[in-house]
Amino acid sequence: MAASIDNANTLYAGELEIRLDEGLVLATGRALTLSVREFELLAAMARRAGAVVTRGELYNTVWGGELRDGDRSVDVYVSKLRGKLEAAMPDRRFIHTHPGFGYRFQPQLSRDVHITAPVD
Amino acid sequence: MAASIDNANTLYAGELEIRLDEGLVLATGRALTLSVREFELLAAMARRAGAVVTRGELYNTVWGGELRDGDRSVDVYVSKLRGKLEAAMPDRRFIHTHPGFGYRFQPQLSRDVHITAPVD
DNA sequence: GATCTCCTTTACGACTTCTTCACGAGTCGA
DNA sequence: TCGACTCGTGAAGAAGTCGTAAAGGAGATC
Repeated sequence: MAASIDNANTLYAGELEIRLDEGLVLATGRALTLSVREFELLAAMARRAGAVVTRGELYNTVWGGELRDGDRSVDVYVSKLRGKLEAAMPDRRFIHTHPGFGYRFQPQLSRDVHITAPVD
Repeated sequence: MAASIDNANTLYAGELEIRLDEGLVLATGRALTLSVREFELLAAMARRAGAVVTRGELYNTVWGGELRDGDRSVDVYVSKLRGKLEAAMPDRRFIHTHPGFGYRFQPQLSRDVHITAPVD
């Protein structure tokens, strides 16, 4: 498990600090501006760091209700999140795609990924 | 945490000095003229520097009671405060908006913001 | 009473976010 | 190679949020 739970209100994942009750994310100490959906998606993934989580589960947690066929909301917001995380921490990757299964959240140096290809 | 508490009566935040028991704010040593509401809102935010604080909490602290739906008082006073702070210290930003969550008080050079756009 | 400051509320434009769609790249098996 | 499928992401329109000027009222001061 990559993220640790310090107290009930803050998640830590690598250089990322997620303050659940404030809607605040710190990347190497600097505040990120995330929208509500972006924040809740990040929180949902970070809570299950290390595990592959399906789109259906993420949709259920963040949006509520069942993911309808063809709904790409989760993908779109994963893309937005990746953009902001990468802007703040260019040499790290957090969200890994598992085609056919879902996404896995795990802090990782980008270069690690290139060295050991099958890990992702 | 960006603001430090020297003693119980004065908050420091960047070049800002907030003397709580005098109702006095010094910006780089020069006194600002703030109204009571403006001062109390600034104090409420500075006490929680670095954290995202909801409008409801700010209203509760400064105005007392619950923030009613559609009440824009907090926004209006944040705007007034920003105006006075920027007039006194044009190259610094203190109050950051987190859409959907609230405001975050943190002294910051404006140019930092421009270098890394999405980070805020 | 006239003037001033402050506070509250309203209004409107600007900006941001959310949702959905569309297109292209990549993957995989036949 | 072809077709089917998955995924990444830019873009557009609708909906929602925010910034701020301004109007009006209450209370203080002269």
